[in-house]
Amino acid sequence: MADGRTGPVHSGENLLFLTDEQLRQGIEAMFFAYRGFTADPDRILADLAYGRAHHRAVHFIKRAPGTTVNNLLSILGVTKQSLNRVLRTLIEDGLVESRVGKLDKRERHLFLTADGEALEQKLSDAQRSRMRMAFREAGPESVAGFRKVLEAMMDPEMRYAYMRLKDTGS
Amino acid sequence: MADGRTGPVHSGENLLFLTDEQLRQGIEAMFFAYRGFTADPDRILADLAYGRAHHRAVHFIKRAPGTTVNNLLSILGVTKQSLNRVLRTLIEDGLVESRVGKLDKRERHLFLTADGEALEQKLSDAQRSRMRMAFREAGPESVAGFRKVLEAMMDPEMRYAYMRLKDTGS
DNA sequence: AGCTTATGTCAGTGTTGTTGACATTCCAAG
DNA sequence: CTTGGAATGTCAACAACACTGACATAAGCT
Repeated sequence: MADGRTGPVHSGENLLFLTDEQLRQGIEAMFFAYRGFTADPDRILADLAYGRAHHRAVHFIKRAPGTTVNNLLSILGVTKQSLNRVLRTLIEDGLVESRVGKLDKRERHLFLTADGEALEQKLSDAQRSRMRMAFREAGPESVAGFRKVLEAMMDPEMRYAYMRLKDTGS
Repeated sequence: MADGRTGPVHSGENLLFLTDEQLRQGIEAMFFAYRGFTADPDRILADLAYGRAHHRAVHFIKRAPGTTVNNLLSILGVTKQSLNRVLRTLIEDGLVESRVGKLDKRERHLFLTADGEALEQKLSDAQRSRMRMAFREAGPESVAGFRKVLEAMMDPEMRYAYMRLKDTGS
């Protein structure tokens, strides 16, 4: 490690892609790419006095309509106080509807209103558009690799949540 | 677009990887993976009363010792006032040294002290370790694709900054 | 009846972004 | 040489959004 390398020591395999230098480039790629990833929605949100937190909430309510607060909490990985602040404004502004559960009346099920759907559409159009360009430029094999690395990078619980959503959608 | 698809319309090419569903999965993969990406450094920083911004500053000072505040600013994409707060605490705590420029005395050149190097090492070890596992699990072809997609996702300016750093390192 | 779960709220704090104002330094035009 | 503008960096105040801790309410469970 003193030489700043982690590379090919124990086998004939080509492990050059695991040098510290390659890893550092991966880290910086993540940093810069994430900025691009959030840039377009951020611009839209700025005009509406909303932030990234609102986007995330709206996105996952769209994905899993009727989800409970607790469920959303575990997906977003924030505290209920933090989520509540966001949900409250979204409900007040008529973008999200909160219905008392039928079976368990303690639960609140969350849905997007027509306005909420409209905002979600606007935001995800912007984000998908960038993702589409990146995917197209990189090609299908690269996209598969992209997904594979990202999935391996997730915490196990997040990976589980991601997989569950993935199955729901397709 | 009404049917929620973007897919194969205009050619014999297989463009299934560009469906809205695939794009959505890519978006969610970015979201969940970025959380894992920052989780390990965040845990270390929490004990030290530092945050992600400190990590970023230390990382890029390590990468380009002697960089000016302005230079760092353009890489990090925040206001100088925001960066300054972070730099001030790092300098007060003896992790970063700020030297007045020789040619241009308006400039400040930034360097890590021994303590600063130690923290950077600790943080980047943690982050590299996760990246290494993800890379190893995914394999070299996937890593290449991962990088290709991320690079295509960056804003042009960020992509330029990233490329410049990339060339510096290798 | 008593314990737990799900949700919401209030208060306080910390990090990190923002804008506005200002000091210092450099450089170039008059 | 002086003066005015541009570049660089610093200080102060404010907003967004995360956190913790404490508490309230309602509902389900044993």
